[in-house]
Amino acid sequence: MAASVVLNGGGSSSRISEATRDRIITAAKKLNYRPNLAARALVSRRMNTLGVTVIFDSSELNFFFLEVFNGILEAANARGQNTTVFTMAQQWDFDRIQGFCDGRIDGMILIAPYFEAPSSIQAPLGTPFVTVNSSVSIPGILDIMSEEESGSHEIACALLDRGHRRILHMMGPQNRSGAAQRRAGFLRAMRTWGIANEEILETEGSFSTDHTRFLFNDWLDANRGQRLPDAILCANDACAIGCMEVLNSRGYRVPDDVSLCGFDDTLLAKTTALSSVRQPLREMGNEAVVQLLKRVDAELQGQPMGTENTEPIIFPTHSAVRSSMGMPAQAPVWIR
Amino acid sequence: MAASVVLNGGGSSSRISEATRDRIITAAKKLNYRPNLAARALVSRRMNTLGVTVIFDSSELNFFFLEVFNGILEAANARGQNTTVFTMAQQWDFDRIQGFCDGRIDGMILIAPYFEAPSSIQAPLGTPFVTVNSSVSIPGILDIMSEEESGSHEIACALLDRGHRRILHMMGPQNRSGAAQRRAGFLRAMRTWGIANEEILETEGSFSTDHTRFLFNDWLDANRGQRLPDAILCANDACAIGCMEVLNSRGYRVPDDVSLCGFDDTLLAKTTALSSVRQPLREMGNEAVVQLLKRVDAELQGQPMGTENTEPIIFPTHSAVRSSMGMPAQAPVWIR
DNA sequence: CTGAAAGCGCTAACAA
DNA sequence: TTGTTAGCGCTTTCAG
Repeated sequence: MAASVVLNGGGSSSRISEATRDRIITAAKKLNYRPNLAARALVSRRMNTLGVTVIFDSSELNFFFLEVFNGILEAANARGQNTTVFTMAQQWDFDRIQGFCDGRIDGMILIAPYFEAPSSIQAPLGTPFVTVNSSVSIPGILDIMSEEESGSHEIACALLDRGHRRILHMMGPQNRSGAAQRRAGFLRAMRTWGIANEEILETEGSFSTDHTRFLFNDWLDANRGQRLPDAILCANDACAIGCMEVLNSRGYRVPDDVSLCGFDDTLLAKTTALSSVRQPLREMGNEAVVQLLKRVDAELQGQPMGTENTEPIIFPTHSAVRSSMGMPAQAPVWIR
Repeated sequence: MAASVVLNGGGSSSRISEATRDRIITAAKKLNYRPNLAARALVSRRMNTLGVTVIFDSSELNFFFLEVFNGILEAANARGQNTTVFTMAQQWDFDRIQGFCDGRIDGMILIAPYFEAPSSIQAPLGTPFVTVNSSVSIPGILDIMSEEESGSHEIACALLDRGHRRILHMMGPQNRSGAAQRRAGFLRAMRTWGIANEEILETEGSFSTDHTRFLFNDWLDANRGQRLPDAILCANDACAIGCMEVLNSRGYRVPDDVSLCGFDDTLLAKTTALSSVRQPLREMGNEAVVQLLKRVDAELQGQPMGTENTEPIIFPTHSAVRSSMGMPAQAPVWIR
């Protein structure tokens, strides 16, 4: 029918006469016509929908994800794209992700995916992928990341600058995106300042507030009678909040007795005056959309530029020093 | 093809012989076959995708939405449904929302929609709708809400119980979902306790932290020389955070000089020890999915039960009193 | 048990 | 300027 042209297509508008055009439009209105996207997608091979896959731990709101997602929504919306969310329950399963590429999305963004063996996975054909803060670089897939190592280094130096020496790093899970980089930045700062290896304090932390609360309590119990660290550098903001709660409940004051730093500079950090390292998560979400659409368009025009040009895009980080960072305590504080 | 049956269809598995079945499966594997959802949806009229529409103010992370969305994701995922997010820039436009119902989703959830004239809008045919905290009841559409009026009443009573009398209500935008109910609950509590009308303090607030900061500063300036209220009851948590920042910056202490309450009991309230009223947002998100799918299934079986049975589902609220609520100040505190 | 054929709603190429 | 036709990838019905 000519109906297609007038109702949907951007086709040459001059093709149809005014008379029929009107006739069609009124008929459509009377019939309450709505174009069917599934049908259109079937032929045009374009859904105008982007996929986002994320590990979804339903127990706790994930600020990191939410902030990136906000950026994605913003950019996608501005370009007339929709966003559909796919969730993985516990761990990343590339096969399942590939199963999502069944014509309902034009491209996929993976948020902080963790894969052990980069060689075992391969970018699927036909559907472009982009990752944000991926644990490994995957052949053919562009990663968007930030300078986590140097951000961690920067905030550790801020602590050292103020005279802190006994700094405890509550490490994130070392197999998770970024945690290893944050640790590396911390260690580099400590070494630069000539802190002896045996003076460096590290313990297993977590990206979750609840879990950290548990782990940090244990650590304090295990170190009873020792001196409290001058400062604690946490895997992320949620972790820092957990530490803060434990410190408060044991009667220690932040920052008088101990300074505290988080990572990610989520809203949590701003509202609790927590020092943190800012990753421009929203901007990274924006960029993910921009890059992905570039690939989608290229793919559609038959130039699969997907596999080339996968140099990671790296955003800068900045430390935000707030009142949770003070000077070292004058008199020694003990763990009781 | 018989291929369809063995690869996709839940069709009778006995229909195809082992031999051909194997032959098809290996062929599919070699060809890297993936079923195309758009095509399948075209015939089955089922996308297994739910839509969520929300007003998206990109400037500030919306905790209310995020918590509901988390609930939606959780429930949808558990039922093999995907979720695609549609955003409205500034205000609700029902025509645009109807445009989203083009075969790409099976049903739609509207989060805190605001419509002036309920009569002017009509549930679209074919695509079931459910709203969460809608401003008005829309014929044919089920709303999921919570007892905001009584929650507000409850926390106001908690303040009055402790001896607070001069309570300021920072009202939310009265045209927005819930804000009017919160105000009504506050007023009912004040009247029940016999507070004279002219003693009741109310001023325009906002659901946004930034905007509240601005408005509250103005209010304080306008009331310089008067007594500071005993307590402030805010439109939501974000609003309360704004007030807290202003109070801190002016040298007032919470709760010694003034008690402070929020609404929604988001993570923000928990981490800042802010008293608040808990709406079970996550559960409400769950329920939205459950109800919506019920309607989708009914619709598919040709029993459009959408227009009947639209009694709203109302969740209970509970006040959470934390350290931001104290006793009234002993000596009068003045606004300076 | 298997193959052929029709059709979901749309677009695109071509013929009238 | 219009109408016709084929086909996107799939499911379903009906013959073989």
